[in-house]
Amino acid sequence: MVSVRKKSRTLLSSKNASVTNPRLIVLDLLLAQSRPLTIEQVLKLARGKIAQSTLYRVISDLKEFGLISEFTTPENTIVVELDTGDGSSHHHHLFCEKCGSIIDIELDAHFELNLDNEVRQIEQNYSFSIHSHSLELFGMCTSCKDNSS
Amino acid sequence: MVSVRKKSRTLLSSKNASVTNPRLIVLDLLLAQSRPLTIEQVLKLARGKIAQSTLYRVISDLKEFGLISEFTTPENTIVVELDTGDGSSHHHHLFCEKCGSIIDIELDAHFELNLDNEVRQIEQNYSFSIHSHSLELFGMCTSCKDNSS
DNA sequence: TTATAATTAAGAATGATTCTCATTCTCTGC
DNA sequence: GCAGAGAATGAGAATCATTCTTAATTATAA
Repeated sequence: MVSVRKKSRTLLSSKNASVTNPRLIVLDLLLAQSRPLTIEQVLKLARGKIAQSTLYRVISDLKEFGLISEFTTPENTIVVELDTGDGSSHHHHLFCEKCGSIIDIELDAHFELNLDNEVRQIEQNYSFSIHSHSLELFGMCTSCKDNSS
Repeated sequence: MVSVRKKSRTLLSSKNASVTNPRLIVLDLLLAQSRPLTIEQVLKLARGKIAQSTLYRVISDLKEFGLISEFTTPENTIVVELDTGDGSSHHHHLFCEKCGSIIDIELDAHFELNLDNEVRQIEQNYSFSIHSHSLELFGMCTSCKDNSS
């Protein structure tokens, strides 16, 4: 088992990006937590080891390197997640509207084919070139369901 | 053909909301344009007839009345659109990544069934209660395609 | 028409994000 | 391993969108 830190170094090197502490810290966190994190969460988890202004710049750099990606929750909070490009990058999100947790999901392969066909159809109907899509699902997670009963 | 202004009045009355100028202006715009608009666009189209602070409050009021809904573009811009509740409210969005235009789309009914099944399946697999979903498509619109050739 | 309550406008306050620039660190070539 | 050049960082200032405050205006219902 390779250490998280070593993985982070490799990720940066593979993009010819210089290996600096703030970048390593952010990647380490995303690797260790293996879930999408908000800016606020990253900042808190970094425990003062990164300046806020640096965090914003590091995130934008890592995005440019193609190491992470960013999206927005229904509450308009920005969330970052690792984008390792190992094929697991095509996934979708499940949002708990009560506690705000976000879960990465995979669609059934057969359904993903259906979806591609529909996308092809929409390209025709609206004369648009579509290069990517995202399915977002909203609801309530198990623990929130349990606590509200 | 009923005038846009009259429709706006009816919408507000139907929610027992008081009928004021700023609210009418925003509804008029959304009715006339029949497309999602960003806050900035609404402000510009209102040509100084609404104070910026009022616009934010009006939007939040109209949302509470259930007359409009809000979502975020891939560039993290907030967009509002009419939510007339006539059944046409279930639709999805197509984003042009070049010019930023947004198009409402309907999915093929048959595919929408497939989608519902998949959602049911995901509820099982992740033990989540899902109550709504949204499919977002990203690409380039015709005019941007033409201009870039 | 008038009284009451709701709504508005303007600007001040807030909070998140971006910018600036002096200092520090990383990488390359020796 | 070390020096120099260029890249990256940290701290705080600046900016931008959004929210709040308050006095004045407007809508509603008697």
